[in-house]
Amino acid sequence: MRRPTLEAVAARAGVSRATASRVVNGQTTVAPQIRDAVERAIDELGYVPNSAARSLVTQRTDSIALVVSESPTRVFSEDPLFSTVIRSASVELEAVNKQVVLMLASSAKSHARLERYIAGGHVDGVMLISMHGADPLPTALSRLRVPVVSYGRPAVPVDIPFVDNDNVGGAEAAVRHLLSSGRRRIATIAGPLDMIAGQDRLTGYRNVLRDSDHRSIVAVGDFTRESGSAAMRQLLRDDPALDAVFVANDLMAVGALQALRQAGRRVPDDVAVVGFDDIDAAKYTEPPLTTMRHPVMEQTAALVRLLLGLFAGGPSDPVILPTELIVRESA
Amino acid sequence: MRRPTLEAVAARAGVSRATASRVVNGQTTVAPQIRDAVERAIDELGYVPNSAARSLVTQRTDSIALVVSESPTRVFSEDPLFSTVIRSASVELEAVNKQVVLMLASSAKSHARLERYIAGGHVDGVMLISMHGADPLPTALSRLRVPVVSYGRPAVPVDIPFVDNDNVGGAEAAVRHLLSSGRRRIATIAGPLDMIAGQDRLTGYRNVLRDSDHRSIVAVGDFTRESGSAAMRQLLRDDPALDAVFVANDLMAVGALQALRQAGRRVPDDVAVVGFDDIDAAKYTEPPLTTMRHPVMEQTAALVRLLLGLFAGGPSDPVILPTELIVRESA
DNA sequence: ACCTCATGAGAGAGCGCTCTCTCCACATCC
DNA sequence: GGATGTGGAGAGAGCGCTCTCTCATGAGGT
Repeated sequence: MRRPTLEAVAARAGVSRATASRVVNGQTTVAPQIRDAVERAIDELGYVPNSAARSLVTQRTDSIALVVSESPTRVFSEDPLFSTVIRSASVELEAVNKQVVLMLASSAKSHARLERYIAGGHVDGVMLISMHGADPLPTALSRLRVPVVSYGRPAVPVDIPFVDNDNVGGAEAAVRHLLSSGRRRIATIAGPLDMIAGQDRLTGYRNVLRDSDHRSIVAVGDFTRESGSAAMRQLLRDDPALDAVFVANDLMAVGALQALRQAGRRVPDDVAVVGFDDIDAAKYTEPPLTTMRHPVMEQTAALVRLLLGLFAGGPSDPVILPTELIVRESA
Repeated sequence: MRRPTLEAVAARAGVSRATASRVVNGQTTVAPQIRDAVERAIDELGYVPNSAARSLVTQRTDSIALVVSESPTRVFSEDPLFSTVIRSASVELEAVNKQVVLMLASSAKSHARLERYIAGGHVDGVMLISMHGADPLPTALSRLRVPVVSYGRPAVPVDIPFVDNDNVGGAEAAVRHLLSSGRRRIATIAGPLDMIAGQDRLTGYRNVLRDSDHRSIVAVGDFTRESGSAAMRQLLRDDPALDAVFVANDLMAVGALQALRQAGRRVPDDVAVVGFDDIDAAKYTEPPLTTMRHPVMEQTAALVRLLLGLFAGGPSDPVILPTELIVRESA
């Protein structure tokens, strides 16, 4: 009742195991009629190679760990980008015949488990989706002898190739858009400052305001809707006369819109709002949200290419992709 | 430069490979001082068992495939439930030391690949998250000799244990809520009828209206925001006097709210809206959405238990979990 | 004193595969 | 014609582990 082995295939085709193996692995040094015989045997028996046996000898596993690192206090996966990244990474990796092993790293316990697992050579490479800066994972993983790439620039200086979008430039474009539409008191709801995206988008905001001699008005959120609402209320208290707000991600922008509504401010008449990410929901807010789009699918595709490049021993320069202003009704 | 093997550990500890293996696998028939010696050797060498070698002999892989089956035309993973399910399934499985192998099944090509992979014994079991009824996957997988469980009742009658929520009962509760608040012309935006959740929620809606002698007014969407908007516009054309709508999921409800707004209807004054799922965004719509909550985390936990039960050769009765009405402002 | 029996440790087979090495048959060259 | 080369196939070693079987030791019983 066991699954057929290569031995069985070879016996049925009347060849040696080695020859059967050659056929399975697509080597060319097999005479056509022998190849046919083996392939027939494979079909008839329904043979599927045993990957454990194979990777025992090849020292490859053909699987890639997709490590999603959340800070203990913040569940990153509520973010809709989470599914997009996971999904498109899966698609890309499956296209090159790699398995995707999904690993969540939230607690210290899971970190230990993860490191053991990866050190154990269970995967050929690691794609790290780590978002908070205090994360010890990039450092830990870079010490292991496993190719690692990161979605998003690692917060700590560590020699891991990464793909990121131009957060600074995107934020600058967003704020310039607000300025050029005549807004003068432009606040921001920043992301968490222990995250690179949080830092960089705040930097972009500050750059533009500094250059144009405007005052910056900052509240800090943590990329959740909830915190967006709270930060917006805070801003309205701090500066009731503000006429625009750049929100560091769309999720918080949704919360901010709600807070503005509750405070009786009209968007965009009283206050203009620009978000960041262009999540699906941005089209459905009231009013629809103007936001900075970055190409998540292209980013993950680039990330996969980066990892495959690492396997091939190629170069590993970071990839920074541009963002695009999507103008809807909120600003 | 190779990773240390059990052989190396045994040599260093001055015991045989078999004894070292006993220690690694926590067998009790090892004298304490020998156990200590082996453990010390393991630490010093940084030994991690090679899983390929292990599963080659044990015929287990300790990994579980999480198969997400999307219909080619519809990207299920846009649904926020997607991430919640994936995430909590990961957490649950990691807690019992199983790896999660994520597999997307969208195209026919990926189906073939998937079947090969699973037939190849790469995983000990399969958790199927399949949402559309025409899916050949449940049938195909149930033929393989691999334990399979399903999130959501499979559309085709097939002997796979599953976990689902009480879609019919939930829909009934939603519609009764609308009735009891005095609504009389209650429409519904149904989910796609090739999905069980779509069918069942429509059934629940019809049950209540039939029993209370009200006319049913139905438009069909496909569980996306976009389709919710379109369906709502359709309903307003069909019956401009409707005063309530039960929407089969929150994503469509968000779209419906937008369409109502654009049509100048006030919610809930003119039209009451009840959704289904209680996604995160439901709290942030304008107005906040009344909806049916079902416990996604508990469902996935139950699903994992179901699969583990299958491994243990235990019973495999479907699990149906109740839903709960969350009253906000939209109805 | 002998036999029995638990206990703990080692020997060794084998899981299914890849891959190097070897070998054979036949064509090619001087 | 014998040496050389070449394409195609087989033999067999091992990848790192588990697990059964065997064996040595010593405690306990008669």
